[in-house]
Amino acid sequence: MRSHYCGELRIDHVGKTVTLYGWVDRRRDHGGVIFLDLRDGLRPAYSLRKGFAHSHRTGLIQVVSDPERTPDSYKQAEELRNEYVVKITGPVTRRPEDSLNPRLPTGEVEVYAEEIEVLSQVRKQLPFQVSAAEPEQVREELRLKYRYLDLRRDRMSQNLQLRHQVIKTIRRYLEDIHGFIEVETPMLTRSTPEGARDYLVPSRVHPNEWFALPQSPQLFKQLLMVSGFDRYYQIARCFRDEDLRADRQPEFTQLDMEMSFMSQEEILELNEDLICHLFQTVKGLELPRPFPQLTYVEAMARYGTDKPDTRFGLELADVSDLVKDSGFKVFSGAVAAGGLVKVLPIPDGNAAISNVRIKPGGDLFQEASEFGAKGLAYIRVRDDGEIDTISAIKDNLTEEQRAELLARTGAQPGHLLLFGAGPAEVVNKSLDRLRQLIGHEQGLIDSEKINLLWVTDFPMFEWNAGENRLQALHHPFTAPHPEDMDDLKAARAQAYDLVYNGFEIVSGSLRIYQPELQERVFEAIGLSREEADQKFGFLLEAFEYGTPPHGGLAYGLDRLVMLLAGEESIRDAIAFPKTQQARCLLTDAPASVDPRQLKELQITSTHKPKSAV
RNA sequence: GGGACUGUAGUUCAAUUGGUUAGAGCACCGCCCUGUCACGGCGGAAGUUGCGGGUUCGAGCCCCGUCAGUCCCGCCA
Repeated sequence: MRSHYCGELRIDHVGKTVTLYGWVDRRRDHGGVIFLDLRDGLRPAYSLRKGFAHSHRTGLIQVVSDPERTPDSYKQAEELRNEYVVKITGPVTRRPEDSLNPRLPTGEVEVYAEEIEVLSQVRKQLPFQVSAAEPEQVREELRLKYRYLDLRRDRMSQNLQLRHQVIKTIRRYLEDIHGFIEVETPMLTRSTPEGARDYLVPSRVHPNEWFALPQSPQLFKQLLMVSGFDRYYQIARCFRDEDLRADRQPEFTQLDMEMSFMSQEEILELNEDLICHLFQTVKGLELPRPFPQLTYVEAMARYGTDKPDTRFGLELADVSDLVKDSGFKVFSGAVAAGGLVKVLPIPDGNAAISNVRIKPGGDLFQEASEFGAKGLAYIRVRDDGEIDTISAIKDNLTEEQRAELLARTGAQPGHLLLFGAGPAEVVNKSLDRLRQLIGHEQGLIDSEKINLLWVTDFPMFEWNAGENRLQALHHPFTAPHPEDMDDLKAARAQAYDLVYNGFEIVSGSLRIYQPELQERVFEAIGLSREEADQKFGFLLEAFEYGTPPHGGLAYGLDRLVMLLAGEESIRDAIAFPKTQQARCLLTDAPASVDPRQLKELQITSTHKPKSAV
């Protein structure tokens, strides 16, 4: 309401009578956004600040008074400033030129109110300062508890508006340009094994039976392909009962898409176009096309991760073959055991990375060791070209090997080479972490830069050491690469991710649509016919009625909005997020319920909830 | 499940090596000023230092436990 009336008030309103609804600002603690200008006690005046007059969200009308005209008006203004939501009716006049403050942008239009009606009141002391002018870093705990006030702040308000623009743009693009239709899929559905933990919902009608909230609409959208809706999308709420991170909420929103009769390249092309259209519309930015594509193998080799931040270099170099026969057992042993030796080359001319940080007890060592790294061997290339290194490398690598090392890692004077040696996973994870830390620390990342790339050809399966079996990396309906049909267990998948500045924002795949192939995949992950039927029988049966080749993907919408807004937490892209302990501080959920509710559900509570202790 | 950091007035922060009555800005309250727009001036109130225990002559500070928030590992097909 405030934006509608205040945003319209411009010069061309002069001489007209308008009605404004708005928040009265508390003057100092900006609980609201409108200053009342109570210059004349009987006919208060309202001035709009220029900067806000065109703002989508706010108009500012401030309270002042004119004792020459009405001695009591100051008093009135003081009283009014303790009120809150108001309705103001009056004619608009132009503000005298000489009253404009030369230092600050000032409104040129005033409203002389004929009537002010106070619609509701506000508490005098707000829990924290809401002022947009001087944003203080308020404890997140408080922001979340009083989220409705937090959302009044410009930053959060803009984030939510951006989110709205993103969704609106997506809808228009998919529906109007490409003929997608949105279909809603159930929130109360069946628990599907594999993947994340489900949020469960008890059924009152069927005691001891449970619905699950969807982790994604995956199975339903594939069923829609069988139904012939060959271009489906949904802005879909999804739920995963796993621990939270800065970029992970238990309840989140996906842009979910599925298409029939489209190749992987066509799907990527369409989504690339959607992304570009989105950046153009909401950010006014033209992205370079086509987006780079990296295979999974290449991404792992060069960056040690399947979601590399390629805004900066610091690419890894694999030197396993070079050191596999070296006398340095850490290197040769790692290779002999099937592992890797990789190097992270760092330009470190001013030696910001001291040996202390690399050695046990140092922060970089600590980071690497969290992923299982046992140590960080290093080589420094001094400015004169000489080499500083640990004696194990000095003693065990020949002159030629060292020269080759430097050549292969592109090392120049001033470079520091950090070595990771061990199982591939340990080496890649620890060097990936160090690469990111150092990239940030050395200011190699241009915060204006936007980097989007596709990662393709993911492996079909990964080894689950805990359960001693293969499991689907993406999900068990992902189609294997046509060239890899002979050895499914080592096959690549027709799966793809879109990575935005090191964040996975889109993930998708082509799906299996032939029952025979599906059976082979189940076999590969050790899922028996009976188990498969029990878990996915409805899907497998549906596929017997004529399934078009299909594929799709899902966007992490909150994450996308977070990145577009330049935020570092997904919570700042969500109106009412959960804390890291998965609680809602505003409503204090989850909470215990009335025993009668449990009785109705035939659930016996055995644990006392923490909140009740 | 594990690691790290944080918790002091409504709020954002400070408080020397463990030492007197725990301070400041903003907000709040009172008075003054009024074309101001982060208004200004004078004055005031405001604290179980998250909570519980311990060490000590003495604890905001040290130790143990606990609660809450944040970041990370595990986890997230």
